[in-house]
Amino acid sequence: MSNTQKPRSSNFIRDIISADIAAGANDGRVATRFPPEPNGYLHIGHAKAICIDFGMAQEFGGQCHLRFDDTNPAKEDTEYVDGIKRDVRWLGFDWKDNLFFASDFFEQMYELAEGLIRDGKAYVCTLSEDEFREIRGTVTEHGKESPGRLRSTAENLDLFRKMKAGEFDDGHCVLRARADMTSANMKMRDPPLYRIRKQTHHRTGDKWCIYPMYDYAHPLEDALEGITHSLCSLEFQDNRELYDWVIDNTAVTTKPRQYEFARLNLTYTIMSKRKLRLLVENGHVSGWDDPRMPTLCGMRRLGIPAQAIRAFIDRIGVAKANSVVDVANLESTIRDTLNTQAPRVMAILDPLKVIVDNFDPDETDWLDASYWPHDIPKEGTRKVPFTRELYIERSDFEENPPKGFYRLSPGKEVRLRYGFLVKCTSVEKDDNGQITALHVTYDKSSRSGNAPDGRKVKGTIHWVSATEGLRVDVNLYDRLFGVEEPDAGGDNFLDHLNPDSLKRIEAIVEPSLKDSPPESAWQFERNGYFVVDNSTSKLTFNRTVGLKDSWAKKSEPKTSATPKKSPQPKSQATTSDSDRRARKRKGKGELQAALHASDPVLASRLSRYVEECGLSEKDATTLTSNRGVSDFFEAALKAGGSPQSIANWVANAVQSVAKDVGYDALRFTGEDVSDLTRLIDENVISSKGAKKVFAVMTESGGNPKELVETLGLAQISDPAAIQAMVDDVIANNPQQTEQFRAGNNKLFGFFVGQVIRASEGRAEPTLVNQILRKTL
RNA sequence: UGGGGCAUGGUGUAAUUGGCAACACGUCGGUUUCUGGUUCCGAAGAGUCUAGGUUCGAGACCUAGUGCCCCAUCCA
Repeated sequence: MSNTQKPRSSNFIRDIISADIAAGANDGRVATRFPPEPNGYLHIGHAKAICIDFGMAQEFGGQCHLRFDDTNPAKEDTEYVDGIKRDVRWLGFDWKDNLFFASDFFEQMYELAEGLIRDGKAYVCTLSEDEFREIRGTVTEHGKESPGRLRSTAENLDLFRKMKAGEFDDGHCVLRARADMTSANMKMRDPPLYRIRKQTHHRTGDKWCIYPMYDYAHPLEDALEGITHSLCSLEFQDNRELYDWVIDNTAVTTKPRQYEFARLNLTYTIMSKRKLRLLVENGHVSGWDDPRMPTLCGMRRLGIPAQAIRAFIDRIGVAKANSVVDVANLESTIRDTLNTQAPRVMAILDPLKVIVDNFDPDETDWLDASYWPHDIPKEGTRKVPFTRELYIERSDFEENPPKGFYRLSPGKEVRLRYGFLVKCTSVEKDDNGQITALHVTYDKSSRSGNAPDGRKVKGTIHWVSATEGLRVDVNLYDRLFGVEEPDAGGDNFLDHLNPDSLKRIEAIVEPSLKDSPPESAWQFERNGYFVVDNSTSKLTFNRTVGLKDSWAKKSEPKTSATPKKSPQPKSQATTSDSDRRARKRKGKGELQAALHASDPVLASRLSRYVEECGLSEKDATTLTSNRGVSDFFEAALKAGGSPQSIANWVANAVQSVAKDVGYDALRFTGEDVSDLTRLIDENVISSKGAKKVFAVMTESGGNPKELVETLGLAQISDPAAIQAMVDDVIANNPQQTEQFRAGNNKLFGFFVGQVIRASEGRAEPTLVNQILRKTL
């Protein structure tokens, strides 16, 4: 799998893992996990997670565990466990012997919880749900502490053991983490770790009556299994702080890390488990495996190859932005993989009878027909029977052909694929003027498709013998919803159901298809890809996806089957909306004004910076936005140098690193920055060189002047030396040089970059620009 | 009102970590073809949410703003 890798584009998770390996984290080991709760069926959204979890492990020579997160006995069932295993396997992934259940760890989790209590990190809270909700606070107000926090360790331990022993009813009490009721992160406000649930668990039976919560169980499962990278979706970002809390405060020895990526959304599709369930329960579909469902078992019945799903997931990438992928993308990968995998056969979905007047009614001519077109390097043929009465597709005949129509019409000739050239001689109609049959004559000498006289026939159409053809059921599936984002409007998604998402028809197919096995995929030529349904004994074909049809697009562009998205202004709020927000929000600007009003020191510095140092009001405001920057700037100023230069460096570079570590933890002082700016202003180093020096100062501190020495970063301002580098770069990049001279001015930046890189950042940029412009 | 995230062609992702905004889907041409499929070639389409700033050079760094998503289940 790895040697066929195309130069694949990167993603942040891949970057993190390879950086970890490079740094020797976890001894270079990579372990991931796919952790479904066994309470429903897997859908294409899970396929993304599966491909990422298993794919990353595979790519880095690690392992991916399949783990059932069964911490809530009320919802879970073994039925789902089997379905999920089957689907993951079908998708093409193997967890080897790494099959786990959260319930495998209940005993250890319990022990660790007792440890937490002993360490004073957890307590039993007997507040009712409503009472706790009351004191928990809101997103904007701190919470208050539960009286349970005051209980002694011994008492907590005793209560917890009683919980375990079943001495309390459901909901009587709960074990909580002693975290932080004042945290801005609601997840950290003493979250429950264990609750009482007197229910039979699908694996542990009645052994337990307390069950761990997700936020407690999940990190422990990861740690206990030795997971290194715990990948999940975006909505768990707030939970990460708690995840780390659990890892740090329990006696586990490994430290798994959680990373979050965006879920998959698809146009014309809903992904919510709840809503999918509703479709099943209300009978809008036949079940979880209805081929219109985005479930893996549904997609499998629709005939989508697992390989196509994997290719699709690979194609859409991994990122943190919420987005909606166009299903056309999926359809493209389906056609792409089926193109080389599905043998070609002929089937008529909407029959129109054709009588070959000059063909012997008693004869059957068995013609050779290849299963594969010329461009697919596969062998194999079958025989198709040619008889006097045939069917062709109704849409392949036009009595009054529009321009560009090169199928059959009166007096015109077409090729019957793998058969003969035929010419339409007359049309039969019923009383309503409906065409009931066509009469044609065939050119006996054109057997297998070409006329000996070499005349060209543009049109080729497919056909099936009326007498030898097989009548089969065909399900013509279309997208379940008629709008791009059925999920957008909350619960009215049922209003958007596409009434034509399933058309059940009888079709006539060539007899070779008689014994085609369930799940075998075929291309019905000029129609689409079809799969033999695996749920009925009668031969039934499901349409997986149609072929691209550029004729349909050309001939009736207005009634296109795929509605176009109405161009919508992207994220434009209404004026009233933004007005309201503007009024409500107290911007940082206002907050700063308030700060200056309450801190006279900052206020006076601000005016001094403007008046004495000549800084812009904006710069001055930035440099007095808090005591941290301001004190730092003061110190730098005191050490001397150009106030504007220092201001620029403090406001940009210094602020950038201080944002991460804080002003107290900086490895350099204001004086150092003052020195650094002086080196720049005196042309000792280039600004690029200064950035290098600054990077080292940030990392390990040090005096700028000495660093310039030791790093050898003194600026090169000797025109001759720069000229040499310029000549070198031009010589080494003949192609770019040619392009630039041909007028691609954008390449100038490329050349500057090359020269500066060649000088390791030491060349004086203005000089480089001058010389480069002249030389080029 | 607090916190956590996100913002690049119509859509989904990239961008050597500050140096030619690229790839795929879709769209439109042409080519190939016994499938109006496939193949191949080509084109159009964004100057990176806005406004300032730093820099020789900003999609990337700084400041301020805007928009969207997530968080107050004893669900996961």
